[in-house]
Amino acid sequence: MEVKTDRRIAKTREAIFQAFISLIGEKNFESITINEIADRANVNRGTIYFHYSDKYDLLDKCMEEYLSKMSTVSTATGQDGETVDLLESSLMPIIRYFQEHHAFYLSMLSNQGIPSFRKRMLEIVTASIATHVDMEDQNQGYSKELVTQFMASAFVGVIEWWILSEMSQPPEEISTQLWGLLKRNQVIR
Amino acid sequence: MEVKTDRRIAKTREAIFQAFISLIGEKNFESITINEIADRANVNRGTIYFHYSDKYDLLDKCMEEYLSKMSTVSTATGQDGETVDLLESSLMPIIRYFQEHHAFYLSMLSNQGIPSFRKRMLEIVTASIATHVDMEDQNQGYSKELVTQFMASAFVGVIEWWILSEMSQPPEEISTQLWGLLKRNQVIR
DNA sequence: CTTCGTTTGTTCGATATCCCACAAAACGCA
DNA sequence: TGCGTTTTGTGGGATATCGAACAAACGAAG
Repeated sequence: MEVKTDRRIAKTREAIFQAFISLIGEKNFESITINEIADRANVNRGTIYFHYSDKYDLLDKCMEEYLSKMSTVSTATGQDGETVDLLESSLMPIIRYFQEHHAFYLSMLSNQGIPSFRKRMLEIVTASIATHVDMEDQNQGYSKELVTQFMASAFVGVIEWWILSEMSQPPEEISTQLWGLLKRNQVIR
Repeated sequence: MEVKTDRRIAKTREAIFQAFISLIGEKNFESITINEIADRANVNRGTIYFHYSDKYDLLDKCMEEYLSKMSTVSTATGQDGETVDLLESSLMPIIRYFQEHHAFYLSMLSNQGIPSFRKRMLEIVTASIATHVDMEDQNQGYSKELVTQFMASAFVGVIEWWILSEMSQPPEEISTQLWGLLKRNQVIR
């Protein structure tokens, strides 16, 4: 059913995103101009307006693009058409995803980054964790909403810390340790 | 006077060139298909035919593009509009050019490369050297054509050897040594 | 406050690239 | 040799991107 997007659109959007992200890594968001983005993306200025109404819209679309990739990277589609939850075995896929796009997340989460991004990211992680958390056993007697907030904040916090520290620890270690902590708290498995 | 080429054309040509060059570095030229080039360049197959009649034409245009850049890299335009011959001071610009595009020259000059490329490159270098060689003093009594062929072959040979040996020597050394040899033979200065 | 350069949206017509489809040619293989 | 598959050119219609121009809003400097 899904109509594949025109090749030109995909290429242009990618170029604009990359230009935008690299600029965010260099200077304050407010001081970035559409002209700069167009120059660096090697795209006509009008083309940007063809896709986005202004730079705030571009920022929104950019955030949603990456965050939606983030939330789908842990679920694959089996050959039977069923969606498989990779979180049942390992955190490596999503950790690798963060590693692969660390430039983006670093820009968005750094001091001069976008405060609303962390908020949006937390929302999405919270929604995902809410579907995973198991309220039996140790979690009995706790508020599910509170437990979910607790775990989501912890998860995002660790990711943020890892990214901001230039991924000083190997992804495998992050994955296994996070996995252990989440399992211990009945978020997964 | 020069009309600037459309942004789309420049981007597409560059993408096609890069895809083509990387393929040449991997497999025999004859076994490369237009489909492969289009796929890797992320460009519609018809777009390639819009620019080139077939893959031989593409090869020609690609060669000419790089070789013309090679022959102009040593001449800059001063603010008075005069063309300045950089060869009067150093070989570094052209050596750096080869270093920058070594992937291309490696592909073209390697065993599985394009034999006609070396021939074409030699022609252009020969023409350039013919305008520089000084037939006075030691070169008196020699055939100018023979001296030119001698020097051009030597120059191309050194570049070829340097590229094929993965640029094992630093560019500065290549530049100064070549410079010394050419000067000693009254090709420059 | 005024001036001047820059940025912003928006419009227009031109065109490069898109996708799709087709027939002929070339190819790989039994 | 024959036969299915892939590649090659080529065409038509749709559309994304182009360059250029414009007026309005903005910002910095005098």
